[in-house]
Amino acid sequence: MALTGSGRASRPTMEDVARLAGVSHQTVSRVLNEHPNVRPQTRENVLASIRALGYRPNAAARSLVTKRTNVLGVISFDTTFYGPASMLYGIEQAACPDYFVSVASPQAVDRRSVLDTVDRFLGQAVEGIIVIAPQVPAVAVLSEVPADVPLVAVGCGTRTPLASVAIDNAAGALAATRYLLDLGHETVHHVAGPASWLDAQERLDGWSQALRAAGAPQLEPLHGDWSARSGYELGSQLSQLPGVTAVFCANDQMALGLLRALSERGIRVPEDVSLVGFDDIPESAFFLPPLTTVRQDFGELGRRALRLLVDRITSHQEPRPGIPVAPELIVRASATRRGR
Amino acid sequence: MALTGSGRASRPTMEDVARLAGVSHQTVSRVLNEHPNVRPQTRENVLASIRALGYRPNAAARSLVTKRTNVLGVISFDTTFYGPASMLYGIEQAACPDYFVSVASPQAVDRRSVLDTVDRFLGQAVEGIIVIAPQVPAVAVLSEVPADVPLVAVGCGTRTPLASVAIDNAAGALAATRYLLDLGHETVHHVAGPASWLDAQERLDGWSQALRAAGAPQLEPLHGDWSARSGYELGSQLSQLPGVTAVFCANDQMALGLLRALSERGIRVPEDVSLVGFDDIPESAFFLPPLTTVRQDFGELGRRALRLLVDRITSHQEPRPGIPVAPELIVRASATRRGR
DNA sequence: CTGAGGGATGTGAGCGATAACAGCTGGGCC
DNA sequence: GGCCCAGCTGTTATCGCTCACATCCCTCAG
Repeated sequence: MALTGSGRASRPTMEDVARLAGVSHQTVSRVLNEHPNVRPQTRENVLASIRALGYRPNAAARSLVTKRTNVLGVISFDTTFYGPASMLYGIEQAACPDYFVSVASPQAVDRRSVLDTVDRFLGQAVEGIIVIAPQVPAVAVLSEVPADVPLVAVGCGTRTPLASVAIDNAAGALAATRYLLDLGHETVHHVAGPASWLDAQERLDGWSQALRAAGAPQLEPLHGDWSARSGYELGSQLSQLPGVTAVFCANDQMALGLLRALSERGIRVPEDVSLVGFDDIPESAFFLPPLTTVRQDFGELGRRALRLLVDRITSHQEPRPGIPVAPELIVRASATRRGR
Repeated sequence: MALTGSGRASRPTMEDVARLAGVSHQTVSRVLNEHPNVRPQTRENVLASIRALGYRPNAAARSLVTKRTNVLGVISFDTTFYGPASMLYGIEQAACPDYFVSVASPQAVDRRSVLDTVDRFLGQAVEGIIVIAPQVPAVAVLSEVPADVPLVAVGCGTRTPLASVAIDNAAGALAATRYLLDLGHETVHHVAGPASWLDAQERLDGWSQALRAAGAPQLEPLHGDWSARSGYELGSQLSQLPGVTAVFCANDQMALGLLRALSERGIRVPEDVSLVGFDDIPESAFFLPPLTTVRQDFGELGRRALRLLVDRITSHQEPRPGIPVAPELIVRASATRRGR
């Protein structure tokens, strides 16, 4: 492979290649675009000249005339979390080599920041945008984006009018809660995520639905902010309450915090309290005890989002209703039969 | 704010704006580029026409003539890990709004994949590239990239000839190890990262250096793969060894695995074994017990890398030797005085 | 009153590709 | 032998912008 410079110093142009190969620039263009009607010998000559000069087509010139950039934009709000990071990774994997992926993380989730970011992307002429937007306000704003901008939301719940890809949060939460109820627990407490997050809302709904279906006592959920710290704080509160035997946490990090809060007070998991998390981050199999949790495949979510977006771009399709990805309950040691 | 479509259907051009404003296209260009010599009244007219038509400059046409794209490329290998994800986030934060950030994750770290990715980026005419490349082979390959491509490596150790930004792994490891020795431990075992990773090598060196300096018995390190699982497996091995009282883990995930392995065998941390990790991931304060670890500020690393790259792009500077970022020892409960 | 000078604006060329069309070849068929 | 058509190649226009230069007009000094 011959890499050549970024070319501050006059990169060779198609014309240069043509001259060296003794053909016209158009023939070079044909070779590059794999046009059928080029004599094999000519094609070879051209390819040789391209290699000799280290020629690389100018993307700007090409997209000026084709009106295509092969760039997609991804808007995310905090890619340091495992979920968004994994989705981004999945998107990127699926995009390569057809598309480039440009990322942007607005500082805030307010209307202005989101629209500015979309605007920035449109200025760069991205062909489509994926928004990793689990927060309610972020999703709401997206309806203001003109309909002719191919747009897909991912991980934003299943109740949005947008083209979207999501996991079935409610089903996962329901399964987790029912699992605990089936183990003989009278009811299940819930440490929820922030109320402004769709995932949090849907998981809360699933939990509440499971309690209702089983005729179990309804409880007030506690709201954390997804962090282990908030799980720790809420765990301290929970541990004061009488009769807590089972807790469903809306994510694994909060479950970790809870684990520590309970442990500090001498409450054993799972002997005294059973605990189930959500996400199945890679670490949760190594918590003390290993965490029973609901696995969601973030990477797959990202890949699906990308496919959906590409479909919309290439076929100008209307958004098909996204089929929610079913999450899977991973049983480990952190939950057991009541009163074991 | 008026968002207008991506414009499959003929977007307005500079000429259209000019006609509406009753000026020439060049005057519109002047307004857009904030050229000083435009009459305020004219500028207002032009801006009004721009808004009225929802005009947005065509990035391809502009960069065709300016030879600038405002796009930077970031190559990373697995952005699902906390470290790379945080660096990417830092880079993106610092890049906005001057540059767009395009990401690519080669499937493998071999020579071919890396150079292909660089090539793809150059094809897109990125103005510079940041490589999040902690592995030895990835860094080695980068020397093959032509020198006129602005390139910065981040988190790739401090001993590379490339323009780079890195934390002082050795100093961090040394501090961690010395801390354990100062607590009265005779020697310190080490669970290292994969030998092919520069960070792993440097942390190992720091550890070994600390042992030497203290006249403590030298030991063979155990090599994991950064995952909690490998920490667990190596922890099982370690727990069979006699006389282990202190362990320094090359990252927090492996420390978590170790924690579980020891706990399963009834070995208490810190009473029986003291443990120190590396990275300070957000969860480590909530491990059981909370993990003493070496904090590195990944976000800051990313921001510095970006600044370095932009310096190189704008001033054509030769790479200055990157000043390593000093890591900080965060003392928590997982390590105590020997024989407490 | 005149001409130099500078601010405001317009004109034309060209960036490097693709697309549409035109032209040149050679083989098959009548 | 002539004609047609298909395969290959070249010519020209065009995408939407910036840059260099030309032009206009107004002010102010001599």
